Amino acid sequence: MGKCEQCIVRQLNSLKTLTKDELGRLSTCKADRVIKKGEHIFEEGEHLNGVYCVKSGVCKLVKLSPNGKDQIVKLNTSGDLLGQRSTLSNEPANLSAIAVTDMEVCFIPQTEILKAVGDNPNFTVDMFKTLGKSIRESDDLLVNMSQKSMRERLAATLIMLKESYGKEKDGTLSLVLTREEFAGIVGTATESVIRLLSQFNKEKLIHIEGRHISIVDIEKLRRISDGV
Amino acid sequence: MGKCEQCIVRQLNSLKTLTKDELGRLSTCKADRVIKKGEHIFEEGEHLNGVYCVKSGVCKLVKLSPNGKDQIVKLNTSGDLLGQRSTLSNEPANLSAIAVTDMEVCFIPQTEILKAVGDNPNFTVDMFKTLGKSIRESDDLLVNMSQKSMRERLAATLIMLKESYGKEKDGTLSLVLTREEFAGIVGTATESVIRLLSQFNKEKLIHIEGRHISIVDIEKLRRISDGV
DNA sequence: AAACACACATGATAATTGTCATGTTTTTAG
DNA sequence: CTAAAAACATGACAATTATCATGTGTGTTT
Repeated sequence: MGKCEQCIVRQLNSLKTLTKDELGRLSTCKADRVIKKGEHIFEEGEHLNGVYCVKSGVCKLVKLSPNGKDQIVKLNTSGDLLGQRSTLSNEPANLSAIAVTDMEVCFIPQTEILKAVGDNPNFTVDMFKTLGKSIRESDDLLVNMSQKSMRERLAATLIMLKESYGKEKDGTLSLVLTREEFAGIVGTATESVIRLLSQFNKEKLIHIEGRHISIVDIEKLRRISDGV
Repeated sequence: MGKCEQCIVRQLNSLKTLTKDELGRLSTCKADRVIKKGEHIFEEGEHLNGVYCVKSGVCKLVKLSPNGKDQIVKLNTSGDLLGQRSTLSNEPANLSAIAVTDMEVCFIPQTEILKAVGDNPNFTVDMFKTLGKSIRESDDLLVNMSQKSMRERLAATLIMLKESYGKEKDGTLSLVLTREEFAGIVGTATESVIRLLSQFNKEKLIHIEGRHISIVDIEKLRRISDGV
């Protein structure tokens, strides 16, 4: 059970604005949790009563669909705070959070967050910025989803994976997703993703080795994603 | 130039949490503005330096596309605050706001908003709630856009228009949109909207008289929008 | 190591949606 | 009131995407 004061991850989110005293109190009341790939962190409709600070690993925020076509709204990783919206506006979660890789997270109770909002104007301002960023990203994503073709969206997704999560020594994308997860991100059927990926492979834009994909021609992918 | 203290619209948004003193100061520094149908209130990329409180009329928040296929992200009406996100996080607007009907709006400078955030915790909390609601709505919309068919989305849009803006004495929807605007909301080509609307008309779900549409069978529309 | 589940792959076909062309009607501006 | 512009409408066709069926690989569990 590490101390928040020494946690590097904190520098990546609004918690960086907290004072030493505030961090000290946080250290005593936070709860560490290890989550295995595939496990649910929380589910749609649940009252969270706090936020999860992601120390390591990646999770997906998903709207589960009765027909199995789950839509992935967002991927979260080290430094991200999960459940900010619900905690600040005191509403149930509207999305489920599921681990895509093994994860370590810290749970911070709602009371602490609300206290920080009351006491520390810097924290409040930073929260506004984070929420604002979230809205802007959602709007942009909405426009992309409704104006771009599958091919364009899949190209954009591959680029995003490279830029957000990087690649391994062998050149393959570090974040490994199933075809079904790709389908959940771009909002299509798994078969369509499979076809489009192997088409990209044939066009020498990417190289596929099972679930491990490396990007060969990122410039061309960028042009595709921009609809040129 | 009315006074904020007596403005009913204020009760509909975060300004309802302001004290008498704060409202008094607002009255002296706000700027009234009349906007004609089709006029731009602000544009993507612009620095707003404040929020617009909508007194009357309706506007659309749009992402303009070079090919003319503009995506309508949101409709705003009486009581809504435009530019909240940009003002609070001090970023340029990511969407353009265009009047769909004639409007009256009040411009409130950013300094006043930030002062209220610093002085009045109730205002801050309400702002968090509003931003949170905005994120939730964006996420829901995203899922709808990527999982529903055009037919389902158009049905949902018609229901939304009825529920949010009501109908005239003759039964037609109060908010009159062009087919192009419908297309911008559901994210499709204008021709597709025209075809789907006249199909709904044939199926006796709606009644079309030029731009004036009345809903005949809302239950059936609801079932369509739910994908049943 | 065998068996089982799951992910990946591909073909055939249907359904949906987009595009282009063209004509009519309605609105708006002078 | 009339001319021009914008919005509406429809047909024909192409492109995209979904669905269903079926088979192969891959990894996981016992």
